[in-house]
Amino acid sequence: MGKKGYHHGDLRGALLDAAEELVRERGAEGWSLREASARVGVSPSAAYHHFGSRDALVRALSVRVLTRLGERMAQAAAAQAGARRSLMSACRAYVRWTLEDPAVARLAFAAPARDRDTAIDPHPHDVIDAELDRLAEAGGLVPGARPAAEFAVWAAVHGVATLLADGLMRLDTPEAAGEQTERVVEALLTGLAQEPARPWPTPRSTHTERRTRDRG
Amino acid sequence: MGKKGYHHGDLRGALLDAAEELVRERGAEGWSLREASARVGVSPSAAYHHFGSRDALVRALSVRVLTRLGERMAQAAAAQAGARRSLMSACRAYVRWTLEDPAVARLAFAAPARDRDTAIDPHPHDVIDAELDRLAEAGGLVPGARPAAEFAVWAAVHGVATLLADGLMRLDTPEAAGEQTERVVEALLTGLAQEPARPWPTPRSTHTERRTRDRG
DNA sequence: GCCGAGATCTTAACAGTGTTCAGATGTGTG
DNA sequence: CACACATCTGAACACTGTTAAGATCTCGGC
Repeated sequence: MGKKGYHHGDLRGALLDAAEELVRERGAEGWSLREASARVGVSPSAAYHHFGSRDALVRALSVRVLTRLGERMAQAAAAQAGARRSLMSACRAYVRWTLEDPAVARLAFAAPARDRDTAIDPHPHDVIDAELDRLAEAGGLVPGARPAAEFAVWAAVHGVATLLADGLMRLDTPEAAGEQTERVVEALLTGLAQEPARPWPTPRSTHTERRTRDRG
Repeated sequence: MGKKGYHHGDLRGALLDAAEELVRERGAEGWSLREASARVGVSPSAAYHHFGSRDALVRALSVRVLTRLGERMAQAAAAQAGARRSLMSACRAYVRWTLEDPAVARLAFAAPARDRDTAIDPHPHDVIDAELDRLAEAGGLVPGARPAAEFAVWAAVHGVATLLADGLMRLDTPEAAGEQTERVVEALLTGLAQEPARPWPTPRSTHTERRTRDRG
């Protein structure tokens, strides 16, 4: 996986770099495998020794950037003191990222998830999940609201993020986006705490399903 | 726009039909303009007399399906009595649709929004907006929470929808999706009502911006 | 009734795409 | 040093979006 030491050194990584650059320059779809190969200075077929197809390249890129996002979120959460504050910080990081890099975010979100998410570690969803656990343990979230929060918070944050990434919703400043996100999540948590603790079907994210299956 | 009475009658509509069919069969991206033309029994270049490019076809298809979604939502809302019930019904319709037709929904959501949204009438976002107005007038929403609700509800509903459409989140039944959506929106509204009525930057959706600009 | 004008579609071609495969080229191991 | 093998190249395939020039049909005005 690291340096290969052969002809190029790390062609796999270089191709991912070139692809990411192209996505940033021309949008999630306005680039070709041939272009990425040419930019690295290599023939198109060379890429096929590292990725089975163009789609596999996209999937690998998606894994890389979503992992980075997960790391950023975890880091943002760790930098804050209280459980509630660190959850909010993670959510803000999610939204801020898609706003800073909308094309890359679009590619990452749109990439087919099948057998991809297990390779993403830490997965953004898991970070939110862990922060919700912390919040629940700290008493900042009534136990009845915990299962609902997992679904609701992720959906809300992802909703804000995709609306902004797709250009359907516009905000004046990136800071405003973070602030809006925080208010939405806050409202959600207080609202959930208020509700009667009905049984919640707890939908699971696909990557969680897969991860637990692989472990068991 | 209607029947042309020429060679084909309504080639534009037929191409949109074929494209939509192909999207449904092979996913949002697994089809070509040439395939759609061939399915209609027409040469590829014929399509270029009705759409300036493949992208224009996609955009037009997106307009068509999002308009249908808006109509479905408005209809679902109208079928319910109370303001809160009708809002929930509209939100459920949004999510149910993306679950029934995930590939088409993905295409519609991902299509570039530039100069497209004004042609969508009723726009899904406007339907939610109108329902929130009704709810506010009926006293089911404290006035201070109204501006925040517009952003928050749309984000939450769109978040649930895209998570499901992209296969990131799975639910056992379509009904479960509607139920989850309703609970999230409900929690959101009660949470917003609880919060102090801070000034809310009120981000505007891009299509609302454009529409008001065109009117003024 | 017909005849030109213009919309509508076709044929042919272009550059560029993802993908495959036989072979050239370098690399580390026995 | 030579062999095995990972790595990359060159050429080709079918297919894509797109354009230009020309054939074909439809309709309004004489």
